[in-house]
Amino acid sequence: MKPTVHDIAREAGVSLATVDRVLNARPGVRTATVERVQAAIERLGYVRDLSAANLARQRLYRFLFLLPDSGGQFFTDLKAAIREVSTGALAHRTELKTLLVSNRDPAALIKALRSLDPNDLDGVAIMARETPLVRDTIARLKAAGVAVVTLVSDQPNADRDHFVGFDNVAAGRTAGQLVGRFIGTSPGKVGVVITSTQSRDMIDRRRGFDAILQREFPNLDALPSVEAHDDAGTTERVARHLLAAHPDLLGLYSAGASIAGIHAALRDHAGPKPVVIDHELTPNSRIRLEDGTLDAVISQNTGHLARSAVRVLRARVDGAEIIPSQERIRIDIITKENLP
Amino acid sequence: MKPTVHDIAREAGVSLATVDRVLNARPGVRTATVERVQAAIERLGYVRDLSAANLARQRLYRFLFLLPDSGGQFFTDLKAAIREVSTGALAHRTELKTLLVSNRDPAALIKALRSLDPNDLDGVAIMARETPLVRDTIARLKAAGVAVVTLVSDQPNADRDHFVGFDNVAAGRTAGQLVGRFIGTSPGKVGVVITSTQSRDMIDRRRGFDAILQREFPNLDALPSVEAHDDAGTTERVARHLLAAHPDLLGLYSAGASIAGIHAALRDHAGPKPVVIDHELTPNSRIRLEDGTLDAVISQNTGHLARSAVRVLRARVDGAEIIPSQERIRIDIITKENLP
DNA sequence: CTGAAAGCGCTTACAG
DNA sequence: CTGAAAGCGCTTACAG
Repeated sequence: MKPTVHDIAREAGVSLATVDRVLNARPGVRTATVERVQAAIERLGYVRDLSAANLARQRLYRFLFLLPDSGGQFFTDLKAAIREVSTGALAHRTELKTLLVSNRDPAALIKALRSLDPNDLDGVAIMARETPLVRDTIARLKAAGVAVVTLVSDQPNADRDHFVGFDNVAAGRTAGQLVGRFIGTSPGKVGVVITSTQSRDMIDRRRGFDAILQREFPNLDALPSVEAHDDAGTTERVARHLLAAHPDLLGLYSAGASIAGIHAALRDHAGPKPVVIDHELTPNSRIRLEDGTLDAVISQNTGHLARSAVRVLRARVDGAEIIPSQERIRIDIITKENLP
Repeated sequence: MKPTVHDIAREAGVSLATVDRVLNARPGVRTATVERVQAAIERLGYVRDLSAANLARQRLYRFLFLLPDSGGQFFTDLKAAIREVSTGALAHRTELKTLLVSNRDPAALIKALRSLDPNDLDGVAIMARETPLVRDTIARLKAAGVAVVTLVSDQPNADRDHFVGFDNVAAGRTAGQLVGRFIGTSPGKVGVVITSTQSRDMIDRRRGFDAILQREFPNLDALPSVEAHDDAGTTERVARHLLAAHPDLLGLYSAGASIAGIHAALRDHAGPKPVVIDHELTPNSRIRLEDGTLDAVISQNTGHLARSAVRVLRARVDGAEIIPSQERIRIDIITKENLP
């Protein structure tokens, strides 16, 4: 039988309360007693039952996800994943709320950030553009003892506890490599469409993409990034322009654009179809993989993102360690054949 | 506050014991009472606290992993993943054992299978070749109330509860597609190395591989499978033979071979390096991705395999439902750039 | 600085 | 067919 607090108490000749104090590193125990209890723990190979502890503690973890109120399917999926987590085993004694904030309206973001009250919050997962205001809010929350993780797009200069998302530079490299290998040795141009030059994730992806193209695919020439603000109409317009301006456009890296827009632009394109790589698997991009518009999608699993954010926040609140390998978000390469 | 059994009892005007009986669908409760309790559950929106239930129940899940005693690194990783699960939150009240069986020695397998006693086992995850003996053992265990899942390589004709592993046909298609796209339009041959023609996973992978090559890459000609029995020396020999016999060998699909053997054969190969796709990410294949020997690895995450097996076995023992989307093992495409 | 007792949400004999 | 009481492994006031 696994030893319990009772066994430790007996072995150390103390009461349950004292065992508990030592177990939770609470003050007010004589050093000699602490040592006696710790020796007993060692001797008996005790490992505490965390869920019994949480039960007794009546601990409630109150976490908030702050996400952009984008119409994009990725966010729909992410919200669904958060909902799924909140019904699963991981969500034991965990209350998950989601706050959506327009990413067009700075006033809304200010209002939302101000509304975050450390008193009814144990942790926050935040996905927002990198601005001083966000950085200050993170600092304020942290100072008040709230755990904070950044999600998908990091805020490296802010005082967040952890970044939950894949390495966007490596994701950009992965995209570059696939574009290069799928194109082969023909010389030509590659277009890059992003949401905004202000987004950290876009900057990072572009950086990785360029590094690979320069190093491994000298036959390809990457064009300057064009912004499309995650809007289908804008995406279609800029994509059409790229196709028209560069008859030798062999590839298109959509680092953060609407696949619907790309598809619309390509539909009546006369020349040979460029290799197209997109980000984030959604119902829509799934269709475009299947019909051949998209050659591959570089994706991060929304379920992993949501679960990892909750696990990390919880560990932070508990003062526990995380298992880094488990929290590393993978860069998924998805093609028509390994569609999940 | 979330309602508890006490609330249900009060609301329905019954005792805790009766609530418990209804909750766990135990017999010996009048239909009228059952209905009263169920109405209360509905009305209050009760959801039971599974970990409190397990605590009270003192439930211990005793699971066994039966794996081939192969020296392969994939198994080392898988064993490590199982060990990791047994220390994590998932392993709450779960005892995980691993039994390694030589896959060269049929007598050892017989002995191992006979040794499985339903009395000290709640669930088994089994990875073995598809033989009548294995099928019978699964039937015997199932009949005795033990939950059984197959792992990595399925036994579709056996009475297992679930298969934990990716779809090997789709994995083969994925490999075929990458070989085809990486090679491009040049005409040539592609070699295929497998462990054994008797392994279900190998058969499935080959099937998927051929389907894609025939459909999408008419420039490529897939050679008959050669067996290498997961042995480095044998792999090197057959790979050398393929290279020597086919000067136009543009690709090599190692559906189940030693990457060390492939690497050895390629090292002093004079001609242009064929595109090489392998299975399962290991410390060794990682090195070969980095040095360019391997172009991509098709992998299933050992952590997911181990966790999924435990979750599914547990659900089976509890008579609970699984979330299929969560238990689907992904086909990971890993290249030098998205190496985790 | 330390301990006895009650309680977290559930289940399990045992009694009736 | 139903219920009162004890207990799972831990924590929490409260008292001393």
